[in-house]
Amino acid sequence: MANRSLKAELGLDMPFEDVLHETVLSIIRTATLLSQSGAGLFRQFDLTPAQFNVLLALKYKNRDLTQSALSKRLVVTRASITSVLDKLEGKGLVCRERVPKNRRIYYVALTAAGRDMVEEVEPLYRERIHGLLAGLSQKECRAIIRSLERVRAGIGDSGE
Amino acid sequence: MANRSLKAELGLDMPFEDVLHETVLSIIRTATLLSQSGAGLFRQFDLTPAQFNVLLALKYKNRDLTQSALSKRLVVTRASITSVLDKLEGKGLVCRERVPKNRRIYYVALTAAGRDMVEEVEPLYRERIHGLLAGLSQKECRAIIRSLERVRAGIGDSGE
DNA sequence: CATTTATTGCTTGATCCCTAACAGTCAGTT
DNA sequence: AACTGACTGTTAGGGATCAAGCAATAAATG
Repeated sequence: MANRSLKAELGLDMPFEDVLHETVLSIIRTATLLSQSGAGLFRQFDLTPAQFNVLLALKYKNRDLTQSALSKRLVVTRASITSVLDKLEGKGLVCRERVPKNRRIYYVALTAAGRDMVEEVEPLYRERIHGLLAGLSQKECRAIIRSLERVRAGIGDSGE
Repeated sequence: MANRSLKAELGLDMPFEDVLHETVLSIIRTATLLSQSGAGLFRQFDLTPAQFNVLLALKYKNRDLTQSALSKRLVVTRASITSVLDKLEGKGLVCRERVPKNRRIYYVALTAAGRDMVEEVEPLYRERIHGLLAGLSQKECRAIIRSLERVRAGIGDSGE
């Protein structure tokens, strides 16, 4: 199963004369597989990846977070955050706190139950991550991170 | 805008002592941005990324493709393919051909309009890809591809 | 102070994706 | 021939995402 090329994985008939295109497909496909793997774990706790990401962001915040700030951090729109928070609030894992000074905003925070949930799931999540990336050295990881940083920089410059 | 670390991009308060976790986030975030950038292009032609991916796969097929084969190639479930094909068929871009030998399956193919659409959009798509990845050398791309291959291999071994 | 501009969170409608379950069909077995 | 098992495409239900647009509020401007 290891050491398969993307071409073989996809059963592609198209020749990959276009290395840039192959790079894009490779990134997207890897991300999809990583997300799906995570989803399997979260489902055992009745969580979706988006919901877990919110919980994790709230655990590690050190300033008050509005929904807008949360959406920037998680790189989704405010509309998306609204619906995810509705779900989490319904489960009693997070709460929206009114802010007297500014009546437009809420501060979002974990409830006690939300904290417990994160404490339970996060270690398993990290364990899984480590399992998935077991084949990569720290050095290789840093190289990937650096390269992808440059990809994102290119998107910001031209695509946005 | 360039040369920003992921930490800075996300405004993260959490220290990244966990390089593996940072790698995963980096991959997923880059894929998201790439997809979004593509979506903007496709929308001009009333296409979604999923729809374009189907059209592209059909253009470069060299065997008959069933819906199931298509779903494997695009790494989504058969249910997803059904709905995307319904949309594309509604627009007259693809067609489902009954196969007498096996009444369970359809062969999916581009219509003339579908071929025209691909011919129009694909060059723009490739142009955009090249713009986005302009900062990366071929060598660097190959390094990314190779590293991500190993990530996916790890997923296949343990996570699946 | 009044007007304009910006921000915030929410709603709506669309698309995508998934899981689960289903009926139809095929293939191998008994 | 009948049964069992596997495969195919579909449907139903739920969640995430986006774009667009809204009302309330805040900030900036005149």
